[in-house]
Amino acid sequence: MRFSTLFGETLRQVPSEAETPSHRLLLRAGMVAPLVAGIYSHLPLGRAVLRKIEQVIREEMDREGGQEIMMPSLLPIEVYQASGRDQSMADILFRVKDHRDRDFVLGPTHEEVTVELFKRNVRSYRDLPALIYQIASKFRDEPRPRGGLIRLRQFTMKDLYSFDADWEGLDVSYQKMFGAYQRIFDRCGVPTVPVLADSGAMGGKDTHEFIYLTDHGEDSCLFCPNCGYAANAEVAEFVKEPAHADEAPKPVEEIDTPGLYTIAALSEHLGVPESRTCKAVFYSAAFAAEGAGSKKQGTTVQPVFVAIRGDMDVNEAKLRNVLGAAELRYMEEAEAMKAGFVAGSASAVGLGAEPGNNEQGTARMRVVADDLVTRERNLVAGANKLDKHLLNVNFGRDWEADIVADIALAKEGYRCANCGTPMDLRRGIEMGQVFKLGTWFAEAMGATFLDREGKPQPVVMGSYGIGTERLLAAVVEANHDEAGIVWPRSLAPYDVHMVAIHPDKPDVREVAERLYEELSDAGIPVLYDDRDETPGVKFNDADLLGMPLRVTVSPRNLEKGVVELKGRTAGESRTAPVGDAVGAVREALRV
RNA sequence: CGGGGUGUAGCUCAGUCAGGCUAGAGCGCACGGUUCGGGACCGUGAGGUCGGCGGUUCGAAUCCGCCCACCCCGACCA
Repeated sequence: MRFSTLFGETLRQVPSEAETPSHRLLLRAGMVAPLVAGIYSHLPLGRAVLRKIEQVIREEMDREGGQEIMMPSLLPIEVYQASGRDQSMADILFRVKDHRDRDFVLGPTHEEVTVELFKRNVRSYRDLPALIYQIASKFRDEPRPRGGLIRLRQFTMKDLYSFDADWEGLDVSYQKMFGAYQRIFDRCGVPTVPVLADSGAMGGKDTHEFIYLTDHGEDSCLFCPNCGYAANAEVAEFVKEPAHADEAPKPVEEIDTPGLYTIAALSEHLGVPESRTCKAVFYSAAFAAEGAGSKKQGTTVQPVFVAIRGDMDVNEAKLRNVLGAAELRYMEEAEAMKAGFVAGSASAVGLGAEPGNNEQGTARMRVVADDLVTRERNLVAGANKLDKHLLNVNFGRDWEADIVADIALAKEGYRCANCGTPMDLRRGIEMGQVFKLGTWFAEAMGATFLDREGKPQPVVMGSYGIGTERLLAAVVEANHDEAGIVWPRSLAPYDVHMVAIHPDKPDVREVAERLYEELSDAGIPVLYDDRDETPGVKFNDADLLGMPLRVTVSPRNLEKGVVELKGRTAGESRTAPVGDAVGAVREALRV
């Protein structure tokens, strides 16, 4: 490719919208172009890298028995009603109508469509396992697109779906994908670490996310430096150490606490550690009215009172799971007051037995307690009266809960549940997720096969996704320096970036043109900078674009009968005789 | 959806607080010339609904109101 004809231009100044390194570099290099928030065009260089990424993914999927298909993006809403996800994914779905006013959605993910394919094409256990995948556009009306290509509203995803006859088969499929994912990220030069993740309200079994660790990641994960335990903060477990569990219960005492509405203020005023207090947090939980598969779904909304030790925070993912709620929303103070709570002095004391009602009177409030706060004795808790708190509150004697479970958020330094070692908290970007769905979709959508006994059984599914643009962004995040991108050899759009200094001089032009032709004939992809630009501009663009090998043809070199070769990250360049240039390039690329 | 920020030339920004002539700079772009091994220089030129609508005023990029877009932090995800 001649640089002079390459579509797209490199930028000296970065558009102000870009903050993360990958976003800045991809824009500066002219690889992608924004259209609106979270929606980008791929220009030739960006497209070239994405094709290579897709090819790596394809090879690893095929190697594990995946078969590539292509499903539509435009899907009738009925398909999503069948699984109930027209409701549970309502916020994210892009909806469109055809000219007859029929509803469609732009596919956000394709479990439903694959189940339809399964139903049409699979009858017997003899057809299993089946692994099908596509690499295709997904559409999600994300609340907040972010970080350039990190979170998009239209993006490309490799999504593979596994169908197995039983859970043992699913374990095998899952392991295959797990291994394939490790190889894919490895080949793309993006270090990732698998972590335990949240399976959500859909009740799947195991799920792992592959996380690329970076400070501007959007996920928080906990890592045990001793035993290797690794988990998304959403699910991370830890050792809960009671601080006051051994004390004998003392009588409750009401005290005045004017103006003390936070745990920190309360703890300071009373001179007790925050672990001596019981914190109250309010949520509004939405529940699907019927099980999945029901065509007519509504949601019921219920206020939730959460009690947790004062020094800890609520893990909303855990809370949602123990409640079985579809959605969870933190209640603002005013809203909590409206729901009958005394914000700042609330507690579960006296709440447990009483059927509370919210404004709509739709549902009874539920009390959820963290399983540590219930073990502590003689805590300070709200009195449910303004400016009053209670001393020596004890679970069981003074208050009850509907649910006692682990709903606490793991933090830096908390002890590993496996081995007791203090854990590290790191931020990261989720590169992909592997997910044991189980029989959820099969049951919701009636996808069965006949087993050896001729009895219908629900098929056991898994789903496995990788976002390719996000992976591209991570490749750049993980492989760049001050000057620009440093492509891994496997993904570079071109192997060689040939710079002609003074292409107007006949001898330079002649040698450069001939070398361009010879390299191309030798099957080596070359980007040939034939532009009438100053050397500085060309060298800087070469660094920015990041091809593995730079070849310089210049008057200075030609005087000595050589061309110059320099690896993108090499400190020094070396020379090779003009006549031997192709061989030298081959040699340099072989490493 | 909550919090914060920004909208002026293709890009980066000044000008807005204290309203006042044909709205500026650098980069980029076009043409001519001189240069050119690490983002050169001179000259000429093109390029603007000052995010939009409404209001105040003799007069609005500037003041007021509403709306929109984009970015960042949260809730959500590949």
